[in-house]
Amino acid sequence: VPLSLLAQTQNLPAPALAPSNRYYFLVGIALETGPAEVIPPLDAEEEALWRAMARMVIALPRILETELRDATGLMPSEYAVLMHLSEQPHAAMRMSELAQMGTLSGSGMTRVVERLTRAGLVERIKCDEDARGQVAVLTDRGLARLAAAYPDHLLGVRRHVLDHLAGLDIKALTEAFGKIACEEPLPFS
Amino acid sequence: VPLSLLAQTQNLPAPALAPSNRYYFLVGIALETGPAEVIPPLDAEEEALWRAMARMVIALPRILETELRDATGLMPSEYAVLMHLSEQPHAAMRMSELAQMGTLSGSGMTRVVERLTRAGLVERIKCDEDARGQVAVLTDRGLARLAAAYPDHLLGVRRHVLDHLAGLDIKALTEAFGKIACEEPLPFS
DNA sequence: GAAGATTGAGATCTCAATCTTG
DNA sequence: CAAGATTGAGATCTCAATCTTC
Repeated sequence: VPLSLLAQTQNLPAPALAPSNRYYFLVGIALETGPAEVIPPLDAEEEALWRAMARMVIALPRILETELRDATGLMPSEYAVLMHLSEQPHAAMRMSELAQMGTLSGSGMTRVVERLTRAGLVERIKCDEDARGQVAVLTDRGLARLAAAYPDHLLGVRRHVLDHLAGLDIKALTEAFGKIACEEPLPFS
Repeated sequence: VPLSLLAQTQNLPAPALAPSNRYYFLVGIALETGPAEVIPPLDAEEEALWRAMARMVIALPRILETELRDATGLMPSEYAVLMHLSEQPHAAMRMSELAQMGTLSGSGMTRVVERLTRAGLVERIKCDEDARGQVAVLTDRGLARLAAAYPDHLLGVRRHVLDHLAGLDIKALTEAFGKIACEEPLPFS
């Protein structure tokens, strides 16, 4: 690793980089690295895009989670379960189906549904066809809770996301996001 | 809450929704809700966009984290610290500066830097100017570790993200992501 | 034996409280 | 007393092991 060691910042152990040697290991290639690169480094536009996107991907879930929690007392994973159930014909889903919606592992889903059951928003019943299975069913209170939370969430999605994407090619963007997320199965599953 | 209660799926307690009444509380408005809506619901294109984006925002960090961990043994938060340090003139930053980069809370940063220090990738030294402060400095081993991890990470970013965004308006997209992430300060800080 | 679901153990992260210094 | 940083407590989530049923 051919690196110039230089300026001590305080008055101590080997700092690693000279003031003028700036490295961009997340997005760009080190400016003064010697060895030939196999992977093409990012150009300036790509670097700016990825920096913005990396920040967005971290910030957005936090912003929405905080708002959702403050406004409704629900966690995103809980909201997602209620929502997915509400979209099913009988407001019912197997635990494994729920987990396969992609937001949670199997054991994580067990615990979320357990919380929701304790809160009376969901009921767990044995599956008729397969005695191994459990079916989660949305209760009236669960649906009411979802309906009450929905306007806040919709407002957040509009204000924080969609308003900023106005003017872009929505269909192309949708397709691109789909490829980023779906190309490979999620880590667990 | 004017909702038709219908079909029992198994043979049990009140399921909440009729098979034909599908609700979309994450992205669209319930199809058959009565009361006038204040917030405009999402149209079909917006709904598809948000569904894809919500999935992407969840999946992408997991994909990159899994790859990074398998390839290098580093967590994303650890990689971020090494990277941010490497980009500073003397490879040194105050704990609070590090935390303000947006990825972690103050206490979270304390713990990440503690891990990195134990691993010999970072050193913690007292701040000259302000005896309350701590300065984290990248070590040679830390820089070497970052340099070794970088190609894998770059490859992942290219393959999983940038390749799929080719053809879109990069500058507009960068600006949009910036607005989504930066508009308001992050939850903590 | 494999699949559906749950439980135990371990990791990471945030919030609130604490300690130290300006 | 405010700010920088750390520590204690609590929450959520994943992985691996377990239990039940096909």
